[in-house]
Amino acid sequence: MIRILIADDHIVVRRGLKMILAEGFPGSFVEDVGDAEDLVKQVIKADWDVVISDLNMPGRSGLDALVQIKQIKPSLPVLILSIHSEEQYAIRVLKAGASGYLSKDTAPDELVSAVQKVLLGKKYITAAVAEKLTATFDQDQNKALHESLSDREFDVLKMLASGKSVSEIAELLFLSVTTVSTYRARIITKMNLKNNAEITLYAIEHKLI
Amino acid sequence: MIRILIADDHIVVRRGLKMILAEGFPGSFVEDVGDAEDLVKQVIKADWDVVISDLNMPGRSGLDALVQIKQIKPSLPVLILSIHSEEQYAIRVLKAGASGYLSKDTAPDELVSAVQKVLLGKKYITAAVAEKLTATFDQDQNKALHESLSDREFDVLKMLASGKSVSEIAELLFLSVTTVSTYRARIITKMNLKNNAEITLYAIEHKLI
DNA sequence: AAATTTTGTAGTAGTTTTACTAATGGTAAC
DNA sequence: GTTACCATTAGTAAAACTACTACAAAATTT
Repeated sequence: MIRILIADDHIVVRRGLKMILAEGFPGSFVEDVGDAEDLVKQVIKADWDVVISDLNMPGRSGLDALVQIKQIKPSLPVLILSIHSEEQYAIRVLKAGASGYLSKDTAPDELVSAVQKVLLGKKYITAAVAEKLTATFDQDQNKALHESLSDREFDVLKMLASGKSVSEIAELLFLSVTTVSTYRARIITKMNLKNNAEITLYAIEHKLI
Repeated sequence: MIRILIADDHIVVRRGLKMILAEGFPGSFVEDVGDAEDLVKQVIKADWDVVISDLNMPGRSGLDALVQIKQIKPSLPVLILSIHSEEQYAIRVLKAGASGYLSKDTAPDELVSAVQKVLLGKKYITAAVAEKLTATFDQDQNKALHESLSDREFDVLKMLASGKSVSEIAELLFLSVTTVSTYRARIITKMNLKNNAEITLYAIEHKLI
């Protein structure tokens, strides 16, 4: 019997996923959690065949949880779902150990076959992501400024861009204020920006928020 | 028999909503569409008791579709769902004629009672939105928010929006830093904003910079 | 395998910003 | 002509933030 664990902060999405998976995997056991913390707890507590997780969750981000999960159970396949279409996050996520990256408007059939594939220990990569992958090999030159950011820096970038203050971010990520401030400083250096307003503008322009 | 029309670009979300509504309204007829265009077409073609629509859809935005629907069938109640939590959009959406505004992580029960309420021709408004509403109640509805600012405040608004810091502005205008900070505080109060990022967003949206 | 760079993290001390409060003058109403 | 509001301005003290620095762990390069 296949045991599937779902993580998403929106109930509606959890319901939808449960339904799709129940149809695609009759007799499977599907459980769901609403935040990254519970996700990690659940991974520690019970055995699962596959985890399907959202990327944007309150508190510790999904990326964070992913890294943790991979430390705890390196062989447990994790499929990442996101509202954002492939482009921005896919590579970051795959590097962190995910078995695949899907957008939330993926067709149910595709979701099911993605799960089937990762259950076999393979990676599931869409054509669009594959293209992006080869593209990053080809031209290092042409890559967006924000791709030089580390995961942590990228997290902070998004939060700053959407109006969170340094201390709010520190609280959300359970970090010291100075740490977050350091990330901010690195973001500004790496990306040649000046201040939060420019960060916001950049993020809007590149559809990161 | 209740006829419900759902619009959301994510299949997963459509499934989840369908399930929740099927449970909450046994025997109802629920149909779904994936973009704003189909939504409007469907509204023209058939009769519905209520529309539940996402705000962020590809192509014409949900807000756009909402306005159109209200022109075609002014009495058809429309509930707007959004990933964004109440704050930002609620008022804009209600002004455009929606019967209610819900975040996607709303509990299923709440969604069901919201639908029940709007089916009766009433509006469904959460406490958070209500508060926000009363805050803007006094404000002249037709005037842009920024027109309630004094000249000085408006100057500062533009400068903040384009990324100047409080102290830079103080220097440029030969004012004390605290003075500028006071203007900023008043801008934020008067316009119901939260921080500089929101100021920037507002200014871009209204082409003030 | 060793050397170097990047990443994640944070403390100290100094800088900037804010919240609160309040004076002054202008103008609209009563 | 006094009351009342509001724009403009700022000081004080507290809160938030940043620059600089540091260091271990991980990744990358040589």
